[in-house]
Amino acid sequence: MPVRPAPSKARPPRPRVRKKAASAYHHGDLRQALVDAALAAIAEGGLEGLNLRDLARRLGVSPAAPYRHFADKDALVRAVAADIAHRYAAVLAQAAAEAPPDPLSQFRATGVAAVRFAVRHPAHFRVVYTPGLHDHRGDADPTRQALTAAQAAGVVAPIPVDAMMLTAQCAIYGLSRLIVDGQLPGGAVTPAQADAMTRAVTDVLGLGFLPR
Amino acid sequence: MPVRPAPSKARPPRPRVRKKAASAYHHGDLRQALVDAALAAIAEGGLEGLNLRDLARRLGVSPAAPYRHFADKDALVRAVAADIAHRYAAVLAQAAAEAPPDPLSQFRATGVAAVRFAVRHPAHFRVVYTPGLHDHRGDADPTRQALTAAQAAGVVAPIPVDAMMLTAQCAIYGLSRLIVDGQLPGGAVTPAQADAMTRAVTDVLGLGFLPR
DNA sequence: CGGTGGATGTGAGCATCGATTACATCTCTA
DNA sequence: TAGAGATGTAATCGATGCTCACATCCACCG
Repeated sequence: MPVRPAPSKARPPRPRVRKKAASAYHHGDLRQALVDAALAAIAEGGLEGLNLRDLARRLGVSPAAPYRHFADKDALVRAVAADIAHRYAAVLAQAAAEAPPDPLSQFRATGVAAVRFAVRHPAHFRVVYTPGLHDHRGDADPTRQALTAAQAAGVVAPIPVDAMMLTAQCAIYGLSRLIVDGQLPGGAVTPAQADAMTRAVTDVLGLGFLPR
Repeated sequence: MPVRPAPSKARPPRPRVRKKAASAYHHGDLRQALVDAALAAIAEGGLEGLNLRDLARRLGVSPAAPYRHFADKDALVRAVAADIAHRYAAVLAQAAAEAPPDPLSQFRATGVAAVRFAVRHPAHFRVVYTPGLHDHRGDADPTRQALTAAQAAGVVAPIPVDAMMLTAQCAIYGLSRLIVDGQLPGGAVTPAQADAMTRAVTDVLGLGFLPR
């Protein structure tokens, strides 16, 4: 019964009081509004809890309206996933840019940034790594190049770069996921705890990376 | 229409030709059959693709029948998750039992076993680590004790045990998830490739763990 | 040996959700 | 200013989770 008051409403001139959008169409910009609403809904209830009817309801629009902008639910999800992936990549890039250029600093900075993102936006983090929504092959190429150079200079142990990259990636991703999925002792993880754990992990990795 | 031939069947003496179960009730053991069928269905279509009606259909039973054995779908999922977690734990335990008792061998053996399980049963692996279905806090206590002992004997670097445990756990879990979620270059991962990657990761970790 | 009760399964049905279709309405532009 | 295309609506379908009243079957007890 919370669907709609009455199926036969005399239909007044349509109380569309949407915000901005000077040249507003019917809604303003339903497509972007849907993406934003989906972003919020995912943050609250996860990707599984997302449903188009609720989104439409929140935006004061009929359940069929979203289909004017997205072929189906999956298309919306993909758009939202792309949006999230973009933000995630930006966060990592900025962290790398602000850190010293040596490989170990880069590793640690991007690792800390990744884990922080996971702690702050768990549901969004999960979306970024949901199979089929995004490809992460070759994400860390800059770090790889820096690492190869450092190895040539003897600053880093002569282990295969592939192995080092893989290990670092696995450790950081594993830590993020363990936090996001609540599989670590102590239940919920505070940002400070997350930082400490990231530091511990990167320290141990660093020991393996240093020349002996 | 593949549900049932006709809604008004004269109902012959009920063609229940179920397998074993000498003192068979109506079905035999619908509860266990549901768990088994769910196991198979999850392996095929993942946890999201699981639905009770299909399970009932496969077992030749009405859609309401499962509710005689499980309060709701979630209860079934929890039972299946417990079953999977049990198998997973058994695999890890056996791998540890068959490996040499030193901490590094134990790490590698359980790591290899975990990654192999992930490669072989990706959907089941995902279920094991689905939030809310199972708790993994304190899973690796035996390894922790071995590690502490080894450290006292000077076989392992004097890094905080917590940090080493965490790093190893993160790396192995991260590798498993990256494989399961198809986020590694080259798409699908063969068991041989998985073993090689696990070896690479544990090697790098081992370097960090060895005393200098 | 027969009846009774609890466990098990059925059939019908409700609500929600994704998706499609025919139709209405609005905005822009020629 | 009138048509065309973009945008939104109403109605509806099929799948799914879940509930309820009823049927059926087995075990046990007098």
